[in-house]
Amino acid sequence: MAAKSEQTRQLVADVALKMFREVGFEKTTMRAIAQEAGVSVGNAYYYFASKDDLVQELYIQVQDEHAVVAAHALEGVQDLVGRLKAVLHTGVDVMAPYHQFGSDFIATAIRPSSPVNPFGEASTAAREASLAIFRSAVEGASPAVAKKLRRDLPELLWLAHMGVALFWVYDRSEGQRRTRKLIDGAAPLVARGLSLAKIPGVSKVFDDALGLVRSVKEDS
Amino acid sequence: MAAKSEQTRQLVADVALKMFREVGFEKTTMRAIAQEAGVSVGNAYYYFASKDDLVQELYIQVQDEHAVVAAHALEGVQDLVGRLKAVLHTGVDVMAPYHQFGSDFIATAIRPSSPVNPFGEASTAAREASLAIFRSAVEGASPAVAKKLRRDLPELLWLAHMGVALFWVYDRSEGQRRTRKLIDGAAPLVARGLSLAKIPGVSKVFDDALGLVRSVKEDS
DNA sequence: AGAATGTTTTGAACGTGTTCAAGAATGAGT
DNA sequence: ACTCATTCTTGAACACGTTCAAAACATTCT
Repeated sequence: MAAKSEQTRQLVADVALKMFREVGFEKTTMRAIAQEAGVSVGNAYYYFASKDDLVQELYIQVQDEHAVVAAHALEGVQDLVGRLKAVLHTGVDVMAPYHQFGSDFIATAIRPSSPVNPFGEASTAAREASLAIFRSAVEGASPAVAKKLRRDLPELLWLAHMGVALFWVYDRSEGQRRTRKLIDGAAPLVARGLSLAKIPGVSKVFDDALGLVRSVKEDS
Repeated sequence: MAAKSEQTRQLVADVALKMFREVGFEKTTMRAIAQEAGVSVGNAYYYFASKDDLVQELYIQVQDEHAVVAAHALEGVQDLVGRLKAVLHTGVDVMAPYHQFGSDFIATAIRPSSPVNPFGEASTAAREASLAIFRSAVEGASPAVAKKLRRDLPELLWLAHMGVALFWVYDRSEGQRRTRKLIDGAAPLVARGLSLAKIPGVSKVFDDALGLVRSVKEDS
């Protein structure tokens, strides 16, 4: 039975995440985690190849929670602005308990070799889940988003979401008020910006921008 | 005479930067730097409070070089597109020797507590120098950039430059071909996008976007 | 010159993430 | 019940960034 093994793994992960939240990233040493969990250091490493792997565990959990909370917040909201706000605000909500830890997380995540890197292979599942949220936000909107934008928009919004997360990390205002303000201000702007795509002169610029994004992305 | 002291400092810095370039960030240990420079570990720490401080040294040096090279590349180039390309391409040029080291640099720089953080206090001088390049690129352009954009544009372009740097770090194509492609594609798009500000419907969106940027920035 | 003060240099020591050989515990097959 | 292979678990050991008391050196003052 794999239950015992899984139990130890869970225990280590739970203790680690709890300590990340409560005492921060640096003070949460592998030795402290092991001691608190009542296992040896080596045992923790048997389940998690590195401290970064424990951060990855956190990332997945936060992402999962975001998917659930965002889906709920999207219910009954029709307009793109509202839907965008819902997704971004819930994103900040689920990250909130880890704010003090945010910069360490980003520093870990940004390294291409890290398992937590959102563009990396190890995060494929989490990234897809996150992308799905934005896809749902875009596709469920009425009035509908212009067809030609519908394909790339979710990915671009996801990227913007990364930007918001980055802003949030640096946001030292209480309760991250400024991040909320940014979201509330930017969401309607994005929607209005998109609606400009109907203007002939603007349309071409949009097309070229999308073309550039695609060509840069595809070029291995 | 402070010359002897300054000499040791320079020696340590030179050895460190050389090793960063040649063997990478992680393999360049403080012990290795000290040994290669023929000083003790503690002595290196007498001049640089941390390994990050040595990265800061590198950052400043790269920034300075960028200022020089960019100024040269801007000579005789009138149009905004050309000027933008010049600044961004030279930026990539000066970073090139450190590409393999780039992700570690960014991981260090992104941490708010790091001296290298481009938004931080310790980097004020380097940031101002970098901003000045973009200001010069914008102000020297003819046809001139719309007045209302002129104030915030340099800072926004500087931010875009950070984005390009981030892209560059992840760019694994040979010679960072994709980053070059991105610059060549994005520069004209930015210029065309800016020219859209004359269209009445678009103008309002621009105004609101600038207003948002300002309000979020000022709200301490 | 000698004392006092300030600057520079040293290397051992600390706590960290991580590794690994060795040992326990478990389970399957006979 | 007794192997034997697999899965878990342990804790000492390693290299790293960093600290610090002490020593060496330099400079200034009397």
